[in-house]
Amino acid sequence: MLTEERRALILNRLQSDGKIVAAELGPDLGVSIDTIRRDLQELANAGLARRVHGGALPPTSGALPYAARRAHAPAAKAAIARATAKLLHDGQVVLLDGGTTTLEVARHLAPGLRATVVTNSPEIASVLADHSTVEVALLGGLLDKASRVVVGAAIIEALRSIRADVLVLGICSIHPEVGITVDELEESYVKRAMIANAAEVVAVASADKLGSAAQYVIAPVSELTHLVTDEPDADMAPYRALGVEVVLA
Amino acid sequence: MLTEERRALILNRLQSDGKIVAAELGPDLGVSIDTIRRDLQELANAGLARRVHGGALPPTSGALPYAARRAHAPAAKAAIARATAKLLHDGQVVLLDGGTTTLEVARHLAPGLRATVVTNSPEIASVLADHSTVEVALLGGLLDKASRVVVGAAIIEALRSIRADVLVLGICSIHPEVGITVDELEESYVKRAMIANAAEVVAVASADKLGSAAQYVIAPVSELTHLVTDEPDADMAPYRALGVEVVLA
DNA sequence: CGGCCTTGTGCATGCTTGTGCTTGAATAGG
DNA sequence: CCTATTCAAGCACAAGCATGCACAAGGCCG
Repeated sequence: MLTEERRALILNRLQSDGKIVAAELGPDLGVSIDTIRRDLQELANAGLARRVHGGALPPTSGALPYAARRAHAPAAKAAIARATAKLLHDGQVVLLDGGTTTLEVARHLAPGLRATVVTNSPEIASVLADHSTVEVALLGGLLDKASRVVVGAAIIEALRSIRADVLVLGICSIHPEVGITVDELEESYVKRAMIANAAEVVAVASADKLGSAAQYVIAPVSELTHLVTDEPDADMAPYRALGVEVVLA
Repeated sequence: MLTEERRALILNRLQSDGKIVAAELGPDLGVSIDTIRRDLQELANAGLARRVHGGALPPTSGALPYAARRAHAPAAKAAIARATAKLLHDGQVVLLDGGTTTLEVARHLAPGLRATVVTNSPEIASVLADHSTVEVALLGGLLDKASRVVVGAAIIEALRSIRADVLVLGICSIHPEVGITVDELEESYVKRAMIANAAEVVAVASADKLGSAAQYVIAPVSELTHLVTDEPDADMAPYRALGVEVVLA
């Protein structure tokens, strides 16, 4: 069996089982456990798996319950949110995507900002109801309970009539070659429609999202105008090479 | 089973049961109680659970703002909400108006209720995202910051395409002769459109709303099919005379 | 063809992590 | 105040890990 072939099999198995246990996969594929470990290491580097003690799990934290994602790396998210808020100006129409990091962006908007915020997240709308100067518009449709954003045909239709100056896009997984990906189909439609209707696209991604990939591709990285992240030492050159302005929080 | 996997299971269980008892979870997952304890410790460190003697509880739900209004007569609102929830059944399309009392209704929906809830309140949508069996649809439009509901032309248009089995209507002021009134124009349009598109109309009103009137008239009391309230000794005869079924919480 | 390099693999080596057990302290409830 | 749980800390063992090394297979170039 060829190496690449074996790795493809591991990925298949990861997707069907939802997990990989290194010890039981070795004998199964006829190689030593060390080789499996090296494979998992490679797949983790490519963002296709998340390495844990004893094996590997799917790369996205999207499968986790909502509360878990919200509590994940709160300091990093706040820093990213502050940096992102500085990119928004008076008079703009801001399309604010749902997600735990973008929720922080909503919390950190400049107090006197006079902008119109359009969002698909009920929680962001709740937060911005306390902001005295921004206009808030909520996009309607079906609520996806896992990601807590509005999806479905209605919102795609509603997005058609909106031309936003800037989109703040929450990122599940981003990879220089694969592009921006999510692990749910409906969400991918919504994010794609948002990108299509915004002049600038600012992606917010905590460091653990960088270099990972999920099932559904939304767009290539080159569609972004800005990428706000908190990784101090990651190699951001591949993103810059694609024309993205990288902002370190 | 991988460690991370086990912790995810514990989180799921915490969310579904509302609590974790360490002693009964150990044998269930096939590990010792010490391991469960360590897991709970980790989850508590991550802010995903609150450690208590004997197990764990969900982390303190973030106290949302405008607690002032919500703190107003909470016991009465909860009682009204429970009584209202009993009027809703599987298979119905429920139009759930925004408001502090209707928010309590959302909180008190029967856990296994299989209904579709359509709402104009982002906060109600947030609450129902945690309900496992109801479908949630959010009506889009401009957000009114004072009342925290969606208003405007867009929602009136969206309501046109909805035929609800039952509307749960939040009441600001209700008077047997003047009818149902609110003090904001935009809100009145929305409530009127909701009433027009629902087969049954259940109004929820704490006792202090009874017999008062505000600036903008929405509809006569006779449009209601039910009125849920908590006043034990008020004279409800005028409402009954208008064909409204009065439910005392 | 032969030498050399690269690549992939398996194995041996300490080292780290996760787990169960024991012990003594802390806590809840009568 | 007393008793039964529950907890925290420490210990020991097993599983998992990174690292370095050796060997085999294949490719490249002179």
